[in-house]
Amino acid sequence: MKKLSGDILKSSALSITSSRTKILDIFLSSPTALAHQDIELKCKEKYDRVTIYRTLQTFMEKGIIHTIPSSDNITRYALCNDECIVAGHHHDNHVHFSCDACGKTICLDDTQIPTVKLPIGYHAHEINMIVSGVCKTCK
Amino acid sequence: MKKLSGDILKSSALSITSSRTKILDIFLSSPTALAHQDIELKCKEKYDRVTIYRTLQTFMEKGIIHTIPSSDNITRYALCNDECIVAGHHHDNHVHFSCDACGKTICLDDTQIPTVKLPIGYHAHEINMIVSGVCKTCK
DNA sequence: GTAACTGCAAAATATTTGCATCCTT
DNA sequence: AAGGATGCAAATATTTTGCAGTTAC
Repeated sequence: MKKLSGDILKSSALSITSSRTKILDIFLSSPTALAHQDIELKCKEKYDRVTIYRTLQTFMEKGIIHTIPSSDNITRYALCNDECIVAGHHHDNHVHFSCDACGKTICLDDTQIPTVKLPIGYHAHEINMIVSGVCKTCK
Repeated sequence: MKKLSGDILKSSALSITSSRTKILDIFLSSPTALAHQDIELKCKEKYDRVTIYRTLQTFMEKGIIHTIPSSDNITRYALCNDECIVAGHHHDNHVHFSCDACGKTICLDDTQIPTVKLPIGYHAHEINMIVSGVCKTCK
């Protein structure tokens, strides 16, 4: 059962505005992670570019979405699930997959990041694993 | 024993120019990964910003350096070691660490990325693991 | 009604491209 | 000498900031 954008905004103590609802709905209905530009295209001249920047920033601060590291200088965002926020800080523990063929990035929600032993003196706070290759639909 | 920039350029069939030598030397003497801006600062008005862009691009194409994925929209580069290029494609198998305190990113050359089992239908080509936290010197 | 959100303009920053000149081989 | 590399100018793209008008509660 899908969450409703309004409920998410309410539980984050954000006022329910047209742009936030729209952008959140886009995330809720997207199977892939989204870059600023993706959202801009999906909004089709409906909202200002700046509003999208600010909305994404607000969602980040509230822990509604998280960023996915990438090598290509494009910040992509995906919805956090409930387990994402543990003891106050962001902590999403799943692998991200980036398809070389279709270019899409998705969260492999059921694929846990394996543990890794760091050299002495290093303390991990957050771990990201990004696998690139060919996805299910492109293979 | 450290490699020499000249040798690296020669073995990549690149002509030995002042800017390439300088930028490569910066990498050879840097314990951390470097962003375009870091290099610009270390060059101190010596080379044009565009030259640095193009040099980094060239080094990437030749497999001399690799990028490290990040969430902050900054592309950081680090030298590839010999094992980086396996069977024609880039394949660096070590963990990258990004320190929240000093902001530096380093290659943990001796920390291998653990294997991960992907869902059926997904085929990995390259795997990146970025751990953020507090590094040895900042702890 | 008030505080917060949005759109527009513009500034600041980052990256790419074209071209004439210079350097490496 | 020839081809490639560099520097400069400028085009393009991206992100941030300020402010006035609008909207949610």
